Amino acid sequence: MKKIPKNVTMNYIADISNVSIATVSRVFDPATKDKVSAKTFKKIMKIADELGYMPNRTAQALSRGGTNTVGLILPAGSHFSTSEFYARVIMNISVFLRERSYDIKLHILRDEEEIGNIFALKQTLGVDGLLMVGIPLSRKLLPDSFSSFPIVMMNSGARRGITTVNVDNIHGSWLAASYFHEKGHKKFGMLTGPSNSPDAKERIEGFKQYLKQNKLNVNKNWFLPCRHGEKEGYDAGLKLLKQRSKPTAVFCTNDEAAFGLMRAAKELGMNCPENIAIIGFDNLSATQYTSPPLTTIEQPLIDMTSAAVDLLLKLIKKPTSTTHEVFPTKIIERESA
Amino acid sequence: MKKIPKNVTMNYIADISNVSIATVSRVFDPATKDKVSAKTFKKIMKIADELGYMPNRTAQALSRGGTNTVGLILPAGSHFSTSEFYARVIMNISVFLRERSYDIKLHILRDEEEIGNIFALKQTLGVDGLLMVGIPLSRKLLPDSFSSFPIVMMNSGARRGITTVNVDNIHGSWLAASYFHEKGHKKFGMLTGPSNSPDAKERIEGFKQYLKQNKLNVNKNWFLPCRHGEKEGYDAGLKLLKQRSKPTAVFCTNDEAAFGLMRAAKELGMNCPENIAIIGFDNLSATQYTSPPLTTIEQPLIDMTSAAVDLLLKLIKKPTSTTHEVFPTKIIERESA
DNA sequence: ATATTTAATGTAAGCGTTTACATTATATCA
DNA sequence: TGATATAATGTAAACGCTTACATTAAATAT
Repeated sequence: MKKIPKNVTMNYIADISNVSIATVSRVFDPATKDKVSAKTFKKIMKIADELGYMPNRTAQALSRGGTNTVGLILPAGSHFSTSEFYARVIMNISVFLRERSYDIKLHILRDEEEIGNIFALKQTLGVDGLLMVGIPLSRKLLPDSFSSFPIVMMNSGARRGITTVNVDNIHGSWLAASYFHEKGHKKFGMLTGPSNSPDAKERIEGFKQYLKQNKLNVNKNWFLPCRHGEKEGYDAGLKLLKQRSKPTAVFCTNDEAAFGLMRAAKELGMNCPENIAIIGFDNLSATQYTSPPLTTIEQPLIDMTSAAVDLLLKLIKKPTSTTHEVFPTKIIERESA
Repeated sequence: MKKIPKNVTMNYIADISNVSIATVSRVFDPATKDKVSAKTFKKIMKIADELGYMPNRTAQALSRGGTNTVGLILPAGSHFSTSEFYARVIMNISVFLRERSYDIKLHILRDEEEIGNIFALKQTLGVDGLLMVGIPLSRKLLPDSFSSFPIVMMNSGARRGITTVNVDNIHGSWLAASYFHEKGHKKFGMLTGPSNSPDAKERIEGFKQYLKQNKLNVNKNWFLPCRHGEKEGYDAGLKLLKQRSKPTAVFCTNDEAAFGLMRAAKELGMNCPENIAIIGFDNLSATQYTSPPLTTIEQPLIDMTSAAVDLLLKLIKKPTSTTHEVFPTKIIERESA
């Protein structure tokens, strides 16, 4: 009688079952399980069950040359911890990846963190590909050639040589601006978001673009940066609205900043939307519950995450040329503007 | 001249450097790098750098018999997607684990999902241990023996044989109840949370315990379940407050439900805290920004996650006996009660 | 019954590391 | 200087799988 090894291995199962290790291997691979006779299959399965055997994923990965795992890279920052946006991203990615039997290795990229380059990141993480969301990718992170590097970046702006998935930020802010405009506003302001956010940059651009094309005034004093949190929106809002001359319509690069702005306005005795019209971005669930409920620009997160996952897995399977997908925004009309 | 293999491997580096693979291996292991002469070290490093070589993590894992990765298991449900609570958990775990050079494999456990047992989960995930947060663990998920199974459960109630980390829910609700009591309230209600949440269960228990011990009335009609979201809190709140006879003080098993309750109260023309006092649980950042700001029970999340990580890694290193850590709560007094 | 397919199983060489142990070069000492 | 301790490097066997290829058993055809 063989003694049970500390780790039950495929080899051991093979021994006990009186078959070769190859046969056992076949039993556990969905793609080859029908290559073994029903009788043998059952015999092996029974024994494996009894011993609680399951194939070792690391060994499989080494042998197959792939981990079936992708790295999900998210930005840290106070923003992350409070944001429903990233929670939704995680959720979506999780279900799409699971459907394709891939796992997620989560890596929160600290602001101060200096990764050598994204290739190194992929290596140290030991994953088949990288899905980066909302990461402002600096020049030094780019390896010389991406040709066959499985990586897709979401909400990080478009960049040559990398497959990207983005919202149409320009159009989104255009929607906001024209909405304000149609309501008769003349004085436009913005909470412009954090300076390193690719999304925020485009949103500013789109908003200003509309104003300029319609010969509307762009007052620098009414464009204030602020990080993407309630507190930050509040602080910036206070600063913005305490000026003698102030805007009557302000667009925020995300909903949380807009929440803060609303609070600031309320505190200064201003009514929304009578004295100040506000539009946010993201359509977080809380937008329904503020008073007044927040008008906002929605990005089709589900479609976007689904596309991102698809593209990444395609890239992992075979290096194709890079693509840039841009998804449309929609204005969700509520009562703040 | 050797031709470059498609994957640069340690062997190839060794070849080029005219040293054995063992020496290269030593160079890349912090624990053994000083066993190689400075000269050789530099030579190898130079070549490795030029070729962009990094050790293959999968091979290391197989050889070392450990992946340096832990599985972080989180519950899905509409709750997750909006909750700052889990975002904070993820953040904290991420930093603590990184400090110890461990990676995170994230697995969102869908409600309907039937995992065979947690051992299988660990196997299929290919991790060294499991950190489960807020998972109501049903009987069938438990393997026969945990003795040497590296798993810690956080916010999932205490259970024999498993290392757990929890808040002192009983004491937390006690704090809430006595706070109400001292303010002179006589009519107590509760939004009791989702029925399968271990935390929620204890919070109900603690609250009722206080009432009973102080001979205060427990009116079943004022204890309503609701899932942990704003919407759910609002719905339950409406139902609760539309009754002819209603409570003047209600405790919610989490902040988001409390937010919903506040909105419901406002909508019914009730003033908080004059007509209705409300206390939440978790101390989410948004509690500062509601009007009035929400009084709530705080759990020391940082300490808890830190402890959870410590315990898990200890368990991974060597199977010790299981522990149960319980962390104190604190009442954050604001203006809603 | 024999030849020929086809199905089922087995053999053994990887996959890219780590590491105990063996060997060789270098430093230390009498 | 030769013996001996020490530092540096090398050899080769794991780690637990997959898979191309070889072999054997069973099924079908003649």
